[in-house]
Amino acid sequence: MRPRAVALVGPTATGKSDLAIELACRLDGEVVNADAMQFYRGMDIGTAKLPPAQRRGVRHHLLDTLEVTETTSVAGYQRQARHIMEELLAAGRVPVLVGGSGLYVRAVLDDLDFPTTDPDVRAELEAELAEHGAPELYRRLHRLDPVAAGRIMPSNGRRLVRALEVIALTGRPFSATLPRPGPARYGAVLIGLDTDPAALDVRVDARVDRMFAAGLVEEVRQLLPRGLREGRTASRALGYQQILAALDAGADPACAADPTARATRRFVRRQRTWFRRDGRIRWLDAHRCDLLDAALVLTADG
RNA sequence: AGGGGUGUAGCUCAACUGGUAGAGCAGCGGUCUCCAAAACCGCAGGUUGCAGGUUCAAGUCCUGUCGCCCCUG
Repeated sequence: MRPRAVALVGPTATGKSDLAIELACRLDGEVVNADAMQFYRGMDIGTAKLPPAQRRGVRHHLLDTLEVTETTSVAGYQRQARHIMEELLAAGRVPVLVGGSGLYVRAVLDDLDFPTTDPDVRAELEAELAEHGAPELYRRLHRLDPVAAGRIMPSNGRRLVRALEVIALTGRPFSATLPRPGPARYGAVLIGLDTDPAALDVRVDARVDRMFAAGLVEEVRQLLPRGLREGRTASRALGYQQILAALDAGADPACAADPTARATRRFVRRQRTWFRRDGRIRWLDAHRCDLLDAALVLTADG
């Protein structure tokens, strides 16, 4: 019995992309990317994007959709991803949603509704944040929307700006809170891939080394004229961020491998805390040798 | 060998003329409705190289000792 849809989540470097291909092959499916950094064209090595030659003919969606100068948008992604999911389902194909960006996965599978945004309003609030600091914005939010203020850390400028933006634009309170996970859209079965933390750290280190050996520094250099440094999101991607910092400091960019590995290990921790509390996810150890079969079993009784 | 400097948390460094040690980063845990590989929060961590001495009180002063750095030969 085939599932309607599958979502493959979990920390980075657990082998999600490979398993996704195998699942797609077996289920007559196609892959839908849910990894915020793999949207960027030209960011291939550092985001561990599977080269087309290794996709075994499986169609991939929502890779390479942005230039490095563009900023990602969850709302925009949600619209596109859902559209693709629905088209695949209508065509009798099984969408395999894969990615480690938790918010993006939930944007597709949960009932999240993102209030509108406006670059000018946001720019104004950001300028205010830079000038007066977060406490000032927090006081205002507390006055306009005590409920939202109670849920946002007074020091988190980023979220304060967003809350005030929504209030300014909609005139309504921003009491938005992440909904408790309910039944996933599209009847999606959620599978999580993870493994022993120490073992995954080793995999992360090895993968970072491979990326540098494969020319990550050169990739960054090629992206510079395309505006990588100006990219708000892209310039912060793991590896790219550290190499840019090394170049700015006049240091040997190869030395960025160490900080990159460290930052990636920390990222893995944060991904775990994000996915861990989603009770819908059925976890599999990334190292088990019957991984594909185990995953197929899970999709079957979903 | 002589002269100078230095030794404080895993790392880089703070601590006014003596008043029983702080921060950043790393580590561990957590939060999350449009930058999310982001942003933010909490916790833990040091018999101040070692041994003596002066003092009510020593990271801080004195002596010795060990390690490291620089200069001279």
